[in-house]
Amino acid sequence: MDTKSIILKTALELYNTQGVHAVTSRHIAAEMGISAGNLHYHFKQTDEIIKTLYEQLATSFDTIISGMESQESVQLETLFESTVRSFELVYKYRFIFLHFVEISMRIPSIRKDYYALTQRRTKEFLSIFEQLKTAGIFRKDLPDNLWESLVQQIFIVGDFWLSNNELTVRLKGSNAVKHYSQLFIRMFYPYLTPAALENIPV
Amino acid sequence: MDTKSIILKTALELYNTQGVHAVTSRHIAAEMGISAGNLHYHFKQTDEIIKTLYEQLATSFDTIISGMESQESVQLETLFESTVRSFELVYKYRFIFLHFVEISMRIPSIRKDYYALTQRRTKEFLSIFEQLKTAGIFRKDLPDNLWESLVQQIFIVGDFWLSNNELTVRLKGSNAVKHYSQLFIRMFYPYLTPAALENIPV
DNA sequence: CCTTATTTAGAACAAATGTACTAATTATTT
DNA sequence: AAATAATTAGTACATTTGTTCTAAATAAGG
Repeated sequence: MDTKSIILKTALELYNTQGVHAVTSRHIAAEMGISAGNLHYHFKQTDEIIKTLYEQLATSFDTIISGMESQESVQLETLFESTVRSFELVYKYRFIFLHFVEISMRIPSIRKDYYALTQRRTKEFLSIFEQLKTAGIFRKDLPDNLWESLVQQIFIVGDFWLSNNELTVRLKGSNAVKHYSQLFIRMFYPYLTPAALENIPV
Repeated sequence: MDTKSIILKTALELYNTQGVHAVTSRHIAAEMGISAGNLHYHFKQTDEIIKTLYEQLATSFDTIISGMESQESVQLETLFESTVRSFELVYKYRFIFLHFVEISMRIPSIRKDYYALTQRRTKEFLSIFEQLKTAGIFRKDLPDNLWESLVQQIFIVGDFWLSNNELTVRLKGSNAVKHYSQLFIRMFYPYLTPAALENIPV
Protein backbone atom coordinates (compact mmCIF):
# COMPACT_ATOMS: atom_id res chain seq x y z
CA MET A 1 0.00 0.00 0.00
CA ASP A 2 1.34 3.39 -0.94
CA THR A 3 2.00 6.17 1.55
CA LYS A 4 -1.01 8.20 0.52
CA SER A 5 -3.39 5.32 1.24
CA ILE A 6 -1.73 4.63 4.58
CA ILE A 7 -2.10 8.27 5.53
CA LEU A 8 -5.81 8.10 4.76
CA LYS A 9 -6.23 4.85 6.66
CA THR A 10 -4.31 6.10 9.69
CA ALA A 11 -6.11 9.44 9.65
CA LEU A 12 -9.50 7.73 9.57
CA GLU A 13 -8.50 5.55 12.50
CA LEU A 14 -7.24 8.50 14.54
CA TYR A 15 -10.12 10.81 13.66
CA ASN A 16 -12.59 8.11 14.62
CA THR A 17 -11.01 7.40 17.98
CA GLN A 18 -9.80 10.85 19.06
CA GLY A 19 -12.04 13.25 17.17
CA VAL A 20 -11.14 15.76 14.45
CA HIS A 21 -10.14 18.54 16.80
CA ALA A 22 -7.62 16.41 18.69
CA VAL A 23 -5.80 14.99 15.67
CA THR A 24 -3.16 17.01 13.83
CA SER A 25 -1.01 16.23 10.83
CA ARG A 26 1.86 15.62 13.24
CA HIS A 27 -0.15 13.01 15.11
CA ILE A 28 -1.00 11.16 11.96
CA ALA A 29 2.61 11.21 10.82
CA ALA A 30 3.85 10.06 14.23
CA GLU A 31 1.35 7.22 14.32
CA MET A 32 2.64 6.03 10.95
CA GLY A 33 6.25 6.60 11.83
CA ILE A 34 6.86 9.08 9.03
CA SER A 35 7.85 12.74 9.19
CA ALA A 36 5.35 15.57 9.15
CA GLY A 37 7.18 16.93 6.15
CA ASN A 38 6.54 13.73 4.27
CA LEU A 39 2.86 13.80 5.12
CA HIS A 40 2.61 17.34 3.80
CA TYR A 41 4.26 16.27 0.61
CA HIS A 42 1.28 14.00 -0.04
CA PHE A 43 -1.38 16.34 1.37
CA LYS A 44 -0.36 19.98 1.12
CA GLN A 45 -3.30 21.01 3.31
CA THR A 46 -4.35 18.86 6.23
CA ASP A 47 -7.98 19.49 5.32
CA GLU A 48 -7.43 17.65 2.06
CA ILE A 49 -7.19 14.45 4.08
CA ILE A 50 -10.63 15.04 5.54
CA LYS A 51 -11.96 16.03 2.16
CA THR A 52 -10.65 12.85 0.57
CA LEU A 53 -12.12 10.70 3.33
CA TYR A 54 -15.46 12.42 2.84
CA GLU A 55 -15.29 11.69 -0.87
CA GLN A 56 -14.70 8.03 -0.13
CA LEU A 57 -17.80 8.05 2.04
CA ALA A 58 -19.94 9.84 -0.55
CA THR A 59 -18.90 7.40 -3.26
CA SER A 60 -19.81 4.42 -1.07
CA PHE A 61 -23.17 6.00 -0.31
CA ASP A 62 -23.93 6.43 -3.97
CA THR A 63 -23.15 2.77 -4.51
CA ILE A 64 -25.79 1.81 -1.96
CA ILE A 65 -28.34 4.15 -3.50
CA SER A 66 -27.84 2.94 -7.05
CA GLY A 67 -27.92 -0.62 -5.73
CA MET A 68 -31.43 0.01 -4.46
CA GLU A 69 -32.48 1.74 -7.66
CA SER A 70 -31.39 -1.22 -9.75
CA GLN A 71 -33.96 -3.47 -8.06
CA GLU A 72 -36.99 -4.07 -10.29
CA SER A 73 -39.42 -3.92 -7.32
CA VAL A 74 -38.44 -2.69 -3.88
CA GLN A 75 -39.55 -4.80 -0.98
CA LEU A 76 -39.44 -3.82 2.67
CA GLU A 77 -36.47 -6.16 3.00
CA THR A 78 -34.53 -4.23 0.38
CA LEU A 79 -35.09 -1.05 2.33
CA PHE A 80 -33.97 -2.65 5.56
CA GLU A 81 -30.87 -4.20 4.05
CA SER A 82 -29.81 -0.90 2.56
CA THR A 83 -30.38 0.72 5.93
CA VAL A 84 -28.01 -1.66 7.68
CA ARG A 85 -25.39 -1.16 5.00
CA SER A 86 -25.75 2.62 5.30
CA PHE A 87 -25.40 2.44 9.04
CA GLU A 88 -22.25 0.36 8.74
CA LEU A 89 -20.87 2.99 6.42
CA VAL A 90 -21.73 5.76 8.86
CA TYR A 91 -19.94 3.84 11.56
CA LYS A 92 -16.88 3.33 9.41
CA TYR A 93 -16.61 7.06 8.79
CA ARG A 94 -18.06 8.01 12.15
CA PHE A 95 -15.80 10.98 12.80
CA ILE A 96 -17.51 12.79 9.94
CA PHE A 97 -20.96 12.36 11.44
CA LEU A 98 -19.82 13.07 14.97
CA HIS A 99 -18.32 16.37 13.85
CA PHE A 100 -20.38 17.10 10.78
CA VAL A 101 -21.12 20.75 11.44
CA GLU A 102 -17.52 21.55 12.37
CA ILE A 103 -16.20 19.79 9.31
CA SER A 104 -18.69 21.46 7.01
CA MET A 105 -17.64 24.83 8.42
CA ARG A 106 -13.97 24.04 7.95
CA ILE A 107 -14.43 22.65 4.44
CA PRO A 108 -17.43 24.32 2.79
CA SER A 109 -17.27 22.11 -0.30
CA ILE A 110 -18.25 19.17 1.89
CA ARG A 111 -21.48 20.85 2.92
CA LYS A 112 -22.29 21.64 -0.69
CA ASP A 113 -21.63 18.08 -1.73
CA TYR A 114 -23.60 16.65 1.18
CA TYR A 115 -26.58 18.81 0.29
CA ALA A 116 -26.57 17.41 -3.23
CA LEU A 117 -26.35 13.90 -1.85
CA THR A 118 -29.33 14.63 0.37
CA GLN A 119 -31.36 15.68 -2.64
CA ARG A 120 -30.59 12.40 -4.39
CA ARG A 121 -31.49 10.42 -1.31
CA THR A 122 -34.77 12.32 -0.91
CA LYS A 123 -35.91 11.43 -4.40
CA GLU A 124 -34.90 7.85 -3.86
CA PHE A 125 -36.86 7.49 -0.63
CA LEU A 126 -40.00 9.19 -1.94
CA SER A 127 -39.98 6.87 -4.92
CA ILE A 128 -39.59 3.85 -2.66
CA PHE A 129 -42.45 5.04 -0.48
CA GLU A 130 -44.69 5.26 -3.53
CA GLN A 131 -43.80 1.75 -4.58
CA LEU A 132 -44.50 0.40 -1.11
CA LYS A 133 -47.83 2.20 -1.00
CA THR A 134 -49.01 0.65 -4.24
CA ALA A 135 -47.74 -2.71 -2.98
CA GLY A 136 -50.10 -2.37 -0.02
CA ILE A 137 -47.26 -2.27 2.50
CA PHE A 138 -47.42 1.42 3.41
CA ARG A 139 -50.63 3.16 4.44
CA LYS A 140 -52.56 5.17 1.88
CA ASP A 141 -54.66 7.17 4.37
CA LEU A 142 -51.94 9.68 5.22
CA PRO A 143 -51.45 13.07 3.56
CA ASP A 144 -48.56 13.61 1.15
CA ASN A 145 -46.65 16.14 3.21
CA LEU A 146 -46.39 13.61 6.03
CA TRP A 147 -44.23 11.46 3.77
CA GLU A 148 -42.02 14.38 2.93
CA SER A 149 -41.61 15.03 6.63
CA LEU A 150 -40.78 11.40 7.18
CA VAL A 151 -37.93 11.66 4.74
CA GLN A 152 -36.43 14.56 6.64
CA GLN A 153 -36.94 12.79 9.94
CA ILE A 154 -35.17 9.67 8.81
CA PHE A 155 -32.29 11.75 7.47
CA ILE A 156 -31.79 13.39 10.84
CA VAL A 157 -31.90 10.05 12.64
CA GLY A 158 -29.75 8.45 9.94
CA ASP A 159 -27.09 11.12 10.20
CA PHE A 160 -27.03 11.73 13.94
CA TRP A 161 -27.76 8.42 15.65
CA LEU A 162 -24.04 8.16 16.32
CA SER A 163 -23.99 11.51 18.03
CA ASN A 164 -26.87 10.42 20.21
CA ASN A 165 -25.02 7.20 20.99
CA GLU A 166 -21.89 9.13 21.91
CA LEU A 167 -23.83 11.37 24.29
CA THR A 168 -25.72 8.54 25.97
CA VAL A 169 -25.21 4.77 26.00
CA ARG A 170 -22.01 4.65 23.91
CA LEU A 171 -22.55 1.30 22.25
CA LYS A 172 -19.55 0.08 20.28
CA GLY A 173 -19.17 -1.30 16.77
CA SER A 174 -21.80 -3.72 15.54
CA ASN A 175 -23.81 -3.28 18.75
CA ALA A 176 -24.30 0.37 17.92
CA VAL A 177 -25.11 -0.40 14.30
CA LYS A 178 -27.63 -3.05 15.28
CA HIS A 179 -29.40 -1.01 17.91
CA TYR A 180 -29.69 2.15 15.87
CA SER A 181 -30.52 0.56 12.55
CA GLN A 182 -33.40 -1.16 14.32
CA LEU A 183 -34.41 2.18 15.81
CA PHE A 184 -34.33 3.61 12.31
CA ILE A 185 -36.36 0.82 10.78
CA ARG A 186 -38.98 1.20 13.47
CA MET A 187 -39.66 4.70 12.22
CA PHE A 188 -41.51 3.04 9.36
CA TYR A 189 -43.70 0.75 11.47
CA PRO A 190 -46.57 3.12 12.22
CA TYR A 191 -46.71 3.80 8.50
CA LEU A 192 -47.31 0.15 7.68
CA THR A 193 -50.72 -1.24 6.83
CA PRO A 194 -52.19 -3.62 9.43
CA ALA A 195 -51.61 -6.46 6.96
CA ALA A 196 -47.94 -5.62 6.57
CA LEU A 197 -47.53 -5.19 10.32
CA GLU A 198 -48.59 -8.78 10.89
CA ASN A 199 -45.71 -10.12 8.81
CA ILE A 200 -43.06 -8.15 10.71
CA PRO A 201 -41.51 -9.13 14.04
CA VAL A 202 -41.30 -5.99 16.17
CA MET B 1 -24.95 44.12 34.30
CA ASP B 2 -21.76 42.77 35.86
CA THR B 3 -18.74 41.69 33.87
CA LYS B 4 -19.34 37.98 34.39
CA SER B 5 -22.82 38.17 32.86
CA ILE B 6 -21.58 40.19 29.93
CA ILE B 7 -18.87 37.62 29.30
CA LEU B 8 -21.49 34.88 29.21
CA LYS B 9 -23.76 36.87 26.94
CA THR B 10 -20.95 37.79 24.56
CA ALA B 11 -19.58 34.27 24.54
CA LEU B 12 -23.01 32.84 23.70
CA GLU B 13 -23.37 35.30 20.85
CA LEU B 14 -19.93 34.51 19.45
CA TYR B 15 -20.18 30.76 19.90
CA ASN B 16 -23.55 30.77 18.16
CA THR B 17 -22.36 32.77 15.18
CA GLN B 18 -18.78 31.54 14.75
CA GLY B 19 -18.78 28.08 16.32
CA VAL B 20 -16.94 26.85 19.41
CA HIS B 21 -13.73 26.01 17.63
CA ALA B 22 -13.32 29.49 16.16
CA VAL B 23 -13.93 31.48 19.34
CA THR B 24 -11.16 31.94 21.90
CA SER B 25 -11.07 33.76 25.22
CA ARG B 26 -9.19 36.54 23.48
CA HIS B 27 -11.97 36.93 20.92
CA ILE B 28 -14.61 37.21 23.60
CA ALA B 29 -12.55 39.76 25.52
CA ALA B 30 -11.87 41.77 22.38
CA GLU B 31 -15.55 41.77 21.43
CA MET B 32 -16.37 43.18 24.87
CA GLY B 33 -13.48 45.60 24.87
CA ILE B 34 -11.87 44.15 27.98
CA SER B 35 -8.49 42.52 28.42
CA ALA B 36 -7.94 38.79 28.20
CA GLY B 37 -6.44 38.99 31.67
CA ASN B 38 -9.66 40.41 33.00
CA LEU B 39 -11.72 37.70 31.40
CA HIS B 40 -9.51 35.07 32.97
CA TYR B 41 -9.99 36.70 36.31
CA HIS B 42 -13.69 35.87 36.05
CA PHE B 43 -13.29 32.49 34.35
CA LYS B 44 -9.99 30.86 35.16
CA GLN B 45 -10.58 28.20 32.50
CA THR B 46 -12.19 29.09 29.21
CA ASP B 47 -14.18 25.87 29.37
CA GLU B 48 -15.95 27.16 32.46
CA ILE B 49 -17.75 29.64 30.22
CA ILE B 50 -19.13 26.83 28.10
CA LYS B 51 -19.96 24.84 31.20
CA THR B 52 -21.88 27.73 32.70
CA LEU B 53 -23.79 28.30 29.48
CA TYR B 54 -24.70 24.63 29.39
CA GLU B 55 -25.97 24.85 32.97
CA GLN B 56 -28.18 27.76 31.99
CA LEU B 57 -29.61 25.63 29.20
CA ALA B 58 -30.18 22.60 31.42
CA THR B 59 -31.97 24.70 34.02
CA SER B 60 -34.28 26.19 31.40
CA PHE B 61 -35.02 22.70 30.08
CA ASP B 62 -35.99 21.47 33.51
CA THR B 63 -38.37 24.39 33.83
CA ILE B 64 -40.16 23.29 30.68
CA ILE B 65 -40.33 19.69 31.86
CA SER B 66 -41.72 20.50 35.29
CA GLY B 67 -44.13 22.89 33.62
CA MET B 68 -45.57 19.97 31.67
CA GLU B 69 -45.64 17.71 34.71
CA SER B 70 -47.65 20.24 36.67
CA GLN B 71 -50.56 19.93 34.22
CA GLU B 72 -53.41 17.81 35.62
CA SER B 73 -54.13 16.21 32.24
CA VAL B 74 -51.82 16.49 29.27
CA GLN B 75 -53.48 17.33 25.96
CA LEU B 76 -51.85 17.13 22.57
CA GLU B 77 -51.71 20.93 22.66
CA THR B 78 -49.62 20.88 25.84
CA LEU B 79 -47.15 18.57 24.17
CA PHE B 80 -46.94 20.79 21.10
CA GLU B 81 -46.53 23.98 23.09
CA SER B 82 -43.70 22.48 25.11
CA THR B 83 -42.11 21.33 21.90
CA VAL B 84 -42.04 24.83 20.48
CA ARG B 85 -40.61 26.23 23.70
CA SER B 86 -37.94 23.53 23.74
CA PHE B 87 -37.03 24.28 20.16
CA GLU B 88 -36.70 27.96 20.93
CA LEU B 89 -34.36 27.06 23.75
CA VAL B 90 -32.28 24.85 21.49
CA TYR B 91 -32.02 27.73 19.06
CA LYS B 92 -30.96 30.15 21.77
CA TYR B 93 -28.12 27.85 22.81
CA ARG B 94 -27.58 26.49 19.34
CA PHE B 95 -23.79 26.32 19.50
CA ILE B 96 -24.14 23.54 22.09
CA PHE B 97 -26.29 21.38 19.82
CA LEU B 98 -24.27 22.14 16.73
CA HIS B 99 -21.10 21.01 18.48
CA PHE B 100 -22.52 18.66 21.08
CA VAL B 101 -20.09 15.79 20.65
CA GLU B 102 -17.04 18.06 20.63
CA ILE B 103 -18.21 19.90 23.70
CA SER B 104 -19.01 16.71 25.56
CA MET B 105 -15.52 15.44 24.75
CA ARG B 106 -13.95 18.67 25.94
CA ILE B 107 -16.04 18.87 29.10
CA PRO B 108 -17.02 15.36 30.22
CA SER B 109 -19.27 16.62 33.03
CA ILE B 110 -21.59 18.03 30.39
CA ARG B 111 -22.10 14.62 28.86
CA LYS B 112 -22.82 13.11 32.25
CA ASP B 113 -25.31 15.83 33.03
CA TYR B 114 -26.97 15.56 29.64
CA TYR B 115 -27.39 11.83 30.05
CA ALA B 116 -29.23 12.37 33.34
CA LEU B 117 -31.43 14.99 31.68
CA THR B 118 -32.22 12.49 28.94
CA GLN B 119 -33.38 9.96 31.53
CA ARG B 120 -35.75 12.50 33.06
CA ARG B 121 -37.12 13.44 29.67
CA THR B 122 -37.62 9.78 28.73
CA LYS B 123 -39.79 9.12 31.78
CA GLU B 124 -41.73 12.29 31.10
CA PHE B 125 -42.49 11.37 27.52
CA LEU B 126 -43.45 7.76 28.25
CA SER B 127 -45.86 8.99 30.90
CA ILE B 128 -47.38 11.49 28.50
CA PHE B 129 -47.77 8.79 25.86
CA GLU B 130 -49.69 6.64 28.34
CA GLN B 131 -51.99 9.50 29.19
CA LEU B 132 -52.65 10.21 25.55
CA LYS B 133 -53.36 6.55 24.88
CA THR B 134 -55.99 6.36 27.59
CA ALA B 135 -57.45 9.60 26.32
CA GLY B 136 -58.00 7.93 22.95
CA ILE B 137 -55.58 10.24 21.15
CA PHE B 138 -52.72 7.81 20.61
CA ARG B 139 -53.19 4.37 19.08
CA LYS B 140 -53.46 1.34 21.34
CA ASP B 141 -52.72 -1.26 18.66
CA LEU B 142 -48.94 -0.78 18.70
CA PRO B 143 -46.44 -2.80 20.75
CA ASP B 144 -44.77 -1.22 23.80
CA ASN B 145 -41.23 -1.22 22.49
CA LEU B 146 -42.35 0.89 19.57
CA TRP B 147 -43.13 3.69 22.00
CA GLU B 148 -39.74 3.38 23.60
CA SER B 149 -38.18 3.62 20.19
CA LEU B 150 -40.28 6.67 19.46
CA VAL B 151 -38.85 8.41 22.51
CA GLN B 152 -35.30 7.84 21.27
CA GLN B 153 -36.21 8.93 17.78
CA ILE B 154 -37.72 12.20 18.95
CA PHE B 155 -34.66 12.87 21.10
CA ILE B 156 -32.38 12.52 18.12
CA VAL B 157 -34.55 14.80 16.01
CA GLY B 158 -35.01 17.19 18.95
CA ASP B 159 -31.29 17.48 19.54
CA PHE B 160 -29.98 17.49 15.99
CA TRP B 161 -32.54 19.28 13.86
CA LEU B 162 -30.28 22.32 13.98
CA SER B 163 -27.35 20.34 12.68
CA ASN B 164 -29.49 19.11 9.82
CA ASN B 165 -30.58 22.68 9.15
CA GLU B 166 -26.98 23.87 9.13
CA LEU B 167 -25.99 21.20 6.62
CA THR B 168 -28.90 21.80 4.28
CA VAL B 169 -31.42 24.64 4.00
CA ARG B 170 -29.97 26.92 6.70
CA LEU B 171 -33.18 28.53 7.86
CA LYS B 172 -32.67 31.37 10.31
CA GLY B 173 -34.25 32.18 13.66
CA SER B 174 -37.98 31.66 14.00
CA ASN B 175 -38.19 30.20 10.51
CA ALA B 176 -35.93 27.37 11.58
CA VAL B 177 -37.82 26.88 14.83
CA LYS B 178 -41.16 26.82 13.04
CA HIS B 179 -40.13 24.42 10.32
CA TYR B 180 -38.39 21.92 12.55
CA SER B 181 -40.86 21.99 15.43
CA GLN B 182 -43.53 21.14 12.89
CA LEU B 183 -41.34 18.37 11.56
CA PHE B 184 -40.98 17.13 15.12
CA ILE B 185 -44.69 17.27 15.88
CA ARG B 186 -45.43 15.33 12.72
CA MET B 187 -43.50 12.41 14.13
CA PHE B 188 -46.53 11.80 16.32
CA TYR B 189 -49.13 11.87 13.55
CA PRO B 190 -48.96 8.24 12.43
CA TYR B 191 -49.37 7.30 16.09
CA LEU B 192 -52.67 9.16 16.36
CA THR B 193 -56.02 7.39 16.28
CA PRO B 194 -58.14 8.13 13.18
CA ALA B 195 -60.45 10.16 15.41
CA ALA B 196 -57.63 12.33 16.71
CA LEU B 197 -56.21 12.75 13.20
CA GLU B 198 -59.45 14.34 12.03
CA ASN B 199 -59.14 17.17 14.52
CA ILE B 200 -55.59 18.06 13.48
CA PRO B 201 -54.62 20.21 10.49
CA VAL B 202 -51.64 18.58 8.80
C1' DC C 1 -9.36 59.31 55.23
C1' DC C 2 -6.96 55.22 55.25
C1' DT C 3 -6.78 50.39 54.52
C1' DT C 4 -8.08 46.40 52.25
C1' DA C 5 -10.31 43.79 48.64
C1' DT C 6 -11.79 43.59 43.98
C1' DT C 7 -11.26 44.32 39.36
C1' DT C 8 -8.70 45.43 35.37
C1' DA C 9 -4.91 45.89 31.69
C1' DG C 10 -0.95 44.39 29.74
C1' DA C 11 3.07 41.76 29.29
C1' DA C 12 5.06 37.29 29.11
C1' DC C 13 5.51 32.20 28.40
C1' DA C 14 5.23 27.65 26.95
C1' DA C 15 3.06 24.56 23.95
C1' DA C 16 0.99 23.46 19.68
C1' DT C 17 -0.05 23.89 14.84
C1' DG C 18 -0.02 24.53 9.85
C1' DT C 19 3.05 25.01 6.55
C1' DA C 20 7.27 26.04 3.96
C1' DC C 21 12.00 25.02 2.91
C1' DT C 22 16.26 22.36 2.34
C1' DA C 23 18.82 18.60 1.68
C1' DA C 24 19.28 13.82 1.51
C1' DT C 25 17.74 9.46 -0.10
C1' DT C 26 15.35 6.39 -3.12
C1' DA C 27 13.05 5.15 -7.40
C1' DT C 28 12.44 5.65 -12.31
C1' DT C 29 13.72 6.61 -16.82
C1' DT C 30 16.76 6.91 -20.60
C1' DA D 1 25.46 4.17 -15.67
C1' DA D 2 23.84 8.77 -15.67
C1' DA D 3 20.26 11.86 -15.17
C1' DT D 4 15.96 13.04 -13.65
C1' DA D 5 11.92 12.64 -10.76
C1' DA D 6 9.67 11.27 -6.56
C1' DT D 7 9.79 10.67 -1.84
C1' DT D 8 11.34 11.45 2.75
C1' DA D 9 13.33 13.57 7.16
C1' DG D 10 14.36 17.35 9.64
C1' DT D 11 14.48 22.12 10.58
C1' DA D 12 12.47 26.52 10.93
C1' DC D 13 8.97 30.12 11.34
C1' DA D 14 4.97 32.72 12.15
C1' DT D 15 0.73 32.48 14.47
C1' DT D 16 -2.38 31.23 17.90
C1' DT D 17 -3.93 29.81 22.32
C1' DG D 18 -4.57 29.05 27.21
C1' DT D 19 -2.84 30.63 31.08
C1' DT D 20 -0.01 33.12 34.57
C1' DC D 21 1.97 37.12 36.66
C1' DT D 22 2.53 41.89 37.95
C1' DA D 23 1.10 46.18 38.75
C1' DA D 24 -2.18 49.71 38.36
C1' DA D 25 -6.81 51.38 39.04
C1' DT D 26 -11.18 51.26 41.21
C1' DA D 27 -14.50 50.08 44.82
C1' DA D 28 -15.76 48.92 49.54
C1' DG D 29 -15.30 48.93 54.43
C1' DG D 30 -14.06 50.81 58.81
